Amino acid sequence: MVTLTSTTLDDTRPGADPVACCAPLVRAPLTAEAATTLARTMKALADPARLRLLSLVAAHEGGEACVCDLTEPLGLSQPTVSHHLKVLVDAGLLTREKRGVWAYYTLVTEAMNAVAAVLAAPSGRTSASTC
Amino acid sequence: MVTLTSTTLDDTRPGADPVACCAPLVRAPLTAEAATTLARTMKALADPARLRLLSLVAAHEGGEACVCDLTEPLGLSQPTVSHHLKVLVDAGLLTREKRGVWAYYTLVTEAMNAVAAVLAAPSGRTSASTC
DNA sequence: ACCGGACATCGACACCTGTCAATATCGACA
DNA sequence: TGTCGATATTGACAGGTGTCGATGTCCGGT
Repeated sequence: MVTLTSTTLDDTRPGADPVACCAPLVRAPLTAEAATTLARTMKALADPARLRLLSLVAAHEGGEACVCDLTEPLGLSQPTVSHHLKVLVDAGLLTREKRGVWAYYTLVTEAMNAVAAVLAAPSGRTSASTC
Repeated sequence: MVTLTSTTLDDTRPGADPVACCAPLVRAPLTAEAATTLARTMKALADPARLRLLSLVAAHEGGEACVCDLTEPLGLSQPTVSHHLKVLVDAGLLTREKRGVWAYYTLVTEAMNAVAAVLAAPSGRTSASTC
């Protein structure tokens, strides 16, 4: 539906195709549809608990973590953590793999990089050191 | 208050210091304070109208635009556009300069790059082409 | 087959947010 | 000084969102 060309992410899962590839918003004005799509992904990132979840999962041993690993460091109830994880999975920023009784979540690095690529200025011109 | 080290952005304006510099969230778990700060910036980006405003301003002639340039292409009322612009300015993503009767908004490229830097993975490991 | 534990879903609640019409503010110009 | 026009602010409303307790689901072990 959206005219965006997705990355090589598997967009078989509904809610995937988080952002456009190679279309930094500083280049040309976003269409209403593109803006809505991007905003959907940004909304998933616009919450302290979810940002911490992403970093907790990424920094966890093996790059994956189950709900029980995340509930305590966040200080939130288990249903709330499950809710946030579902939002992140629906946004294509995490993947969920059920092994036995546990559900292991992994960061989708390409999705994070794709979001970053849309926000960043295409070439140099950073004036301040972007590190 | 926050332990984040800001970029060379002018953080004299309240609401500046949008994100940490050189602290990608995939490295180490975010503290609650850092996550709250980052989320505040992400919330400003998590709206279709505001994303379009950023791209409209960036793509506009001279890299700046006044409210009257933005109201019509967005299809929103003037107060609503002013509201969104204020949110973006408070987040440090736009700057406002009043010249005569008009208010000109400009994109803060460093802030956008800083946000992108926090989200992106530090080194390679993109697997998919991030362009 | 039963039980226990890990996780997801549901229902409800308070709070936040995007939008607009109406109004206020403020600078330019006659 | 008074008017006009560009922008900001206010007030109000509908809809969305984060949170939790309670409950459901499903797997592994006894």
